[in-house]
This record gives sequence, C-alpha cells and structure tokens, in this order.
Amino acid sequence: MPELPEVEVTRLSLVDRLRGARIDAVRLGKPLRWPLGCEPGTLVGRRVADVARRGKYLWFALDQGGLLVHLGMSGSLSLSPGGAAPGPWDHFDLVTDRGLLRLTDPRRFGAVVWAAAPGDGLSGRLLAGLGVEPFDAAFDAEWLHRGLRGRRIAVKQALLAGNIVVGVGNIYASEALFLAGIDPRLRSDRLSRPRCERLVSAVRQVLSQALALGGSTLRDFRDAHGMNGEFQDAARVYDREGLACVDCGQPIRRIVQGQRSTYFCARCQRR
DNA sequence: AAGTGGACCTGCTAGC
DNA sequence: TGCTAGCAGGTCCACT
Repeated sequence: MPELPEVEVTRLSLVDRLRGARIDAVRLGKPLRWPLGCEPGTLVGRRVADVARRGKYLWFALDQGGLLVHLGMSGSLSLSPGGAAPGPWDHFDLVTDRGLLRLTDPRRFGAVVWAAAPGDGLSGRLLAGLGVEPFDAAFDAEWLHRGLRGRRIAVKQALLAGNIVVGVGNIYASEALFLAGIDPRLRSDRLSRPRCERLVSAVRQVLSQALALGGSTLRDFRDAHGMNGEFQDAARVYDREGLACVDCGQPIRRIVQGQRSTYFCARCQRR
C-alpha cells in the first residue's frame, strides 16, 4: 500500500497528538516481518519524543532509542482514544496516555523494530543504502543521472529500487514516468540529462499532488484518523488499463516489469 | 557488481 | 452459487 505520500500522511496525522505521549503498555499480535528486537515491557514508561520519516519508514523517536515502523503492502496505523479489542489483523499496539496507536496489517509484510539508537542494529541496516529524499535539494538531475549511469535495468525499476531516490513505489513510478513522457521500459543508462531533469520534476509533482490529496486508498489505506486518500481518482495511468489516455485518448497499456504491473501510454511516453 | 526471481502472507475479485 | 487463479501499495535474500 503505502508509498511516501501515504506514509507522510500517516506521520502528519500522528505527530502532534503523539509527541510527549507516555507508553503505558505494549501488545504484540502475530509475527511481522521482523521481530521487535526487545522485550516489550522495556518500552513501558518511555515517552515519544517525535515521529519522523525516512523513505517509507516511520521513526518513532523515544526518550531513549526508538521504533522503526514499516507499513509493508497492507499496513496502516490508527490512533484512537479507546481500547477497542484487537482484531485478527492488529499486530502491534502501543497503549499511551494520548490514545491507542495500533498497526493493522493483514499481510504482515510490515514491521516494528526497536533500535537503541538511530542507525543501530537491524534498523540501521534497513536504512543504510537508501537513496535521497525526493524533496531534498540533493535530488536533482545531476544526482539522478549519476544514479542511472551504468545501469541497464528499465528506468521504472530503477525508480522503484529506492537506492537513488526513496519513497516512489509502484503507483507513483508509473505516474511520474507518464508526467515526464518517458517510456517505463527505457534502459536507465539511456536517459538523457534533460529527461532526468523532467523526471525529477515529475516525481516531485506527483508526490506533492498525492500528498495534497491524502495519498491513495486502493482498498484499505487510512490515515491515523481513519480518513482515506483520494489520489487514486486523480491517477492518469495507474490501474487504468484499456481506458483512454487523458492526453491523447490512446488506451493505457499494462505490462509487467520485475513481477509488478506498470501502466503507461505508448503514444505519450517515448523511449 | 548488476540483474533476476523467489519468498514472505492474506484478502479480494473476476471468471469459469 | 461456489471454487480457483490471479492480483495487490514492499523489499530482502539467494543465486547467476
């Protein structure tokens, strides 16, 4: 589910209420992608200092150490006042004096990982090797061009890999390439410098728009207050196979790259 | 080193 | 109506 916009929308819906919250209890459900990495009881009594984001990860900084959270494909966080009984998909609860923070994740590709310090242990390994933030000034045509140099994979897959720029997932990769007029199958090392420029802008544009619309809700994404996103209705190509291209009217095509669907307009997007 | 495919897990939907 | 195959927002890991 969650790409950068969904993760950031989640963060924004949490940070004000959670800052300063005291952890009163922790409840674990079924195993997630990785073990928590600490005795749950050791979190009790700690306070949430901040909620930050790096790529698609959330970092819940505590007064000592923190929790790195990933929503995987189907995860979402909710913050509710009461103590509703956990359902079968609720696999992590943080009971705080500001409400119940709950990770719901049917597929359990998500994770909550304890770190004694940022960059420490498993969480450090997970964050190492991530590319730059898309809204960071470091993400420019020069950076993208250098990142794509010497790589023969399709540009769509290079965007998804997350080692050049983070946060762009399957929906927004297709969308950004459409906005930039670039064929998703184009070999990375064939992308000219001016087209890198356009792609950088397109990535920012599509992520900004998604952010403004509260992200995409394909089936189950909700922010921490239970609000759904609306970007899916603004998508130009994603999940629009066979429908008319918004620019030229040609039917949108769906292909498979790296076992993931890619959507594009063969007329508007060139090699 | 870079690229590829499999793995993880569950739910939903289209199609027979 | 009921079953099944296929697909889903991610990304790590083993292998070539």
